[in-house]
Amino acid sequence: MKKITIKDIAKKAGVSKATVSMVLNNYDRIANSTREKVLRIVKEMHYYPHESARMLAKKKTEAIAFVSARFAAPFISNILDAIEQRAFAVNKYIHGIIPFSTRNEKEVKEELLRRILYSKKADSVIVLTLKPSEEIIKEYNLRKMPIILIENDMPGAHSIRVDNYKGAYKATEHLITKARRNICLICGITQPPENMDINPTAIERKKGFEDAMQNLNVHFDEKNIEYIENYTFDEGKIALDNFLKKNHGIDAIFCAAGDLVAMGVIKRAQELGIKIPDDIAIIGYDDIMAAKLLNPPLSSVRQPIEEIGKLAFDIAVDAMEGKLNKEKHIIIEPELIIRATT
Amino acid sequence: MKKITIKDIAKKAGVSKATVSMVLNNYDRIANSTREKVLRIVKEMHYYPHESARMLAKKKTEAIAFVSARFAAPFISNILDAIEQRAFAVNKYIHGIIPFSTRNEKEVKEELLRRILYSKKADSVIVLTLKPSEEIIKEYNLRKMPIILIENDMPGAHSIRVDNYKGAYKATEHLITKARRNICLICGITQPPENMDINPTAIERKKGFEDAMQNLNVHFDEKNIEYIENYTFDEGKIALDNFLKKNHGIDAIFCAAGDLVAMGVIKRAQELGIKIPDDIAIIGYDDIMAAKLLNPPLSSVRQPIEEIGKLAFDIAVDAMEGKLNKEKHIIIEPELIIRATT
DNA sequence: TTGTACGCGTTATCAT
DNA sequence: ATGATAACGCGTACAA
Repeated sequence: MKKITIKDIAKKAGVSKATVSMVLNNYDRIANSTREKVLRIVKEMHYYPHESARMLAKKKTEAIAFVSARFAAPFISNILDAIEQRAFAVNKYIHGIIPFSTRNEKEVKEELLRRILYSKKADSVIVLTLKPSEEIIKEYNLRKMPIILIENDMPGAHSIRVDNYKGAYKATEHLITKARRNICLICGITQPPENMDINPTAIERKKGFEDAMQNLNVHFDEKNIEYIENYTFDEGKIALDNFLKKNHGIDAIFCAAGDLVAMGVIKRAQELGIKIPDDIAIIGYDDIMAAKLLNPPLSSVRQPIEEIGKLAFDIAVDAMEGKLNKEKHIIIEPELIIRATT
Repeated sequence: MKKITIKDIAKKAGVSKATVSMVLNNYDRIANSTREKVLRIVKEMHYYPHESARMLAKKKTEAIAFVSARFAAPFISNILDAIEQRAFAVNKYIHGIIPFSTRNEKEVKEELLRRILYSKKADSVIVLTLKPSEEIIKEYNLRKMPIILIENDMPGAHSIRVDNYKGAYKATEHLITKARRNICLICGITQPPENMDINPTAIERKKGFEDAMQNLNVHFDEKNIEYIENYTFDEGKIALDNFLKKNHGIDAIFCAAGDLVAMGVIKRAQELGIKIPDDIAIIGYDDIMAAKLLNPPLSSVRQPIEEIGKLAFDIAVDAMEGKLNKEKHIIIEPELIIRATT
């Protein structure tokens, strides 16, 4: 079956292509009678403009690219969901948010960001957690393509971050006020190998932990820290075992590597008959949905996901509309959610 | 900064646009010397073909649309992830899987499916859980646009389903072999109001439950069933309360409405001092990640997500390449995962 | 309100 | 064998 084009509509309506186009783009210079006739025929014939042709002609895609490591991670898909929710709320860019994933490959990330830019796959891009190279940022700037970073902060890009330092500081402080004095930290690798992206998040949280400990005069050293790589449940179990091996009398763990890892710690603790929070207090990070459903419910540092998504979307839109005269760099405070594990 | 087009490359390389295009599309009619020269310049100048122009000229998008209710639901994003994983594995349609969400609105769904079809946003579409109208299927067939349904089965579309009937049957049977005789079912609404999509999944699971009960001569009636609407944790808590109100001596619950709801049941049971599985056995559905992390770990019916994703992708690709001479209708067996709650 | 050039690749046809 | 020329795909937007 032949595709129906604007030409078919024009012919059937007895007007020109231009008129049809103008009707469809809500120009006000069209007489109401013709407008109605055109719209009727458009409906009747199931005419939808060819999107590629439209983008080519308009030099716009009406799309926002969303780049992250993968689709399935809860934090990521929740951010994406929040962004889209905002889109529906303000009725802009509906179905115009295009998620891309890099599968954690640096090469894929760079290549993808270039393709989005040069192949014109979108009019702006929101990048979650991943950090683009400075070179890429330069290229985006040259082409005046807005780029919004979540969880990173670079000159040349807008940014939205939750204050990881403060989140970690608060969590640690909380443990100390609970009279814990032998506190351990689990966090992501702060010095990753060459081929991996660095993770500023882990570095900031570690700093927050260390500063809180120091400022409040609680002793700690390197054996109070375990680094994990993949943020998995099983790493949590192993981390606890490691702590117990090298460190006697620990009474609290701040799992800055996220709630899932914290869940592994809890699981292992229960297997070993360690009481939570009596023997060891635990606080996680992210406040994932499962956190409050656990037994006991997990204390955690909450990331304000809705707000992040809303801000990212709004900044993207404003930037595309040229309403932003200078770079936005927003920092949001995380919130401490205290439950039964501390 | 001006966009670099194929013309710029052609000029710089001293060849025609056509030649550049042919190089980029791996035609073999190009001498190696010119090919290399062109490729070098393409790299040097960061040239990437304008995607819209390309799609317009090729009459192809090289994209697969993925349509579901929302991005954030674990089951959904895991399926999406599995599809993309397959794409990377076979190195086809990389970054070419475009997720769209309908936010559970029937209107949005229909409109979206039409837009994908008529605006040529993709070359095939995979629809998860949602059921298109027959009218839409007809329109897809007319335009020879492949459509693959997951969790639904309609003539005119390819389909992949896990056997909900059998999954429910197995789960119920399992409870009966565990000597339970007062078994309750929690499932999605089987007779939804007009504006909502019907959910065949719920209907099939209910049937599986009922048949297992009947075939194995276990008494039950309507008060053994609770219907929930939104598949939330809290509905699980409420469902248990309702059962306890109207039904004395229940000793098992099959929560066909998913693990999250089952988690609510467990939570409420623990609040009430009910022992699991001693007093009441519980089995969920989906085997979400959290299921095995619970205390006690939850028995569940596992959906083979990886396999579903792989199949959906492969069918989409084969269909687009014209390798499918007839409709595929695949049914996969779910697997019973027995843990500590039964 | 219309005619038409334009956006940017692709591909069929033609030339060497 | 290689490569060039030109028509084409489908809307948009400006001059008339």
